[in-house]
Amino acid sequence: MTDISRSGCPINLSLEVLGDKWSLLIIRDMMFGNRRHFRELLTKSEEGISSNILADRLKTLLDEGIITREDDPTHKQKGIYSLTEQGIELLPVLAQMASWGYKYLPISEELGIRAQLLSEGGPKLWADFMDELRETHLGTKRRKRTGPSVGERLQAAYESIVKRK
Amino acid sequence: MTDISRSGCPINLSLEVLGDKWSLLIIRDMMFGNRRHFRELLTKSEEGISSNILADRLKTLLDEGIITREDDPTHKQKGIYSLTEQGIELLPVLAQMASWGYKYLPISEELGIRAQLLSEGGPKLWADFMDELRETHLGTKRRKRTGPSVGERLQAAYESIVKRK
DNA sequence: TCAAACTGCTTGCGATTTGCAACTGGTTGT
DNA sequence: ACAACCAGTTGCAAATCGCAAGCAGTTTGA
Repeated sequence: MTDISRSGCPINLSLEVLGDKWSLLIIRDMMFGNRRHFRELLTKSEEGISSNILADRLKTLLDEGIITREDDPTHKQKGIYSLTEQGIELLPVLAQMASWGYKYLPISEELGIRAQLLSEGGPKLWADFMDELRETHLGTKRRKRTGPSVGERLQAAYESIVKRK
Repeated sequence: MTDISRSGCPINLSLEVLGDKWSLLIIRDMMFGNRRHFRELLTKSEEGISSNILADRLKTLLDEGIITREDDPTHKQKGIYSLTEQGIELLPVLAQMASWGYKYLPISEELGIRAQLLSEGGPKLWADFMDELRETHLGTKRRKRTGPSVGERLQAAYESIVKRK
């Protein structure tokens, strides 16, 4: 990858890491689709990333400290990818991007419902979801639960539309 | 550009428009640096975009309805680029990206101060700044002013650090 | 008045990146 | 034993990127 940076501007530096067509989609799938294995990320995403690109992006996300990788104890060949705190804190970026796309681009109904909930929920909902991600990705102790989790609500909303069709 | 989209996901569609290393930097310069002419965008940015790439990106941003272009009445050859409402509403995306970069990447002090103010100011400050952008880019009527504008405050903070050095 | 500088781009071309397809070496389930 | 599955790797063609130079028209300054 590129070692030399074009400027010290935070937006530029962020773009040097995330400014391509795939990196944020991989993070999206890890966050919202709970995809943690290479194969899951490869085949269960809408857009169809190719394996060499996926391998390359996972490597740079590892290098940047946005994700980690560890061996799956139940399967010698599987690796489990997890978001770091740094990766989890990309949620607001994704949420704003989703809101903007939801408002201005020709999104499909079933894939837009998550954006709508995320947008309407605002920072409070994001914070709840980030706490849930810390539980599943960082192994943070589970807090008291009141009702369904944000992740479950996002998933339920998605399925309610898919089934209706 | 690519006409066929990979999926109807709002994050994916946003990335198909903005997911490269330059588009958001151009918008950043229009927003925070008030660069409105081709040459300004070409030469007065930190990162040094090349002219063919700039021309190409401006064209797609025009096609996407994120910016507009009109002739400069004071100079027959100059064009003036402006942000549309759709473009102005990318501010939260940039702000979140700047906050994340500010927190996790090795930014330079003078370029980080804007990110810090933007991050600390939160959605309230963003809304004020977006109103100012509507004034300068959309010609919206100027509202009552109480103290310096957000744009002026961002600029003053930047210069206070540059001069100190 | 006339040359120099500046305007928004465009063109040519080599270097890099992308993306498809096939393949590898190993593991797991039946 | 054998098929299916695992995380990637490799080869190669096509697309994109980015530097440098060029262009036609406009404005500026002596």
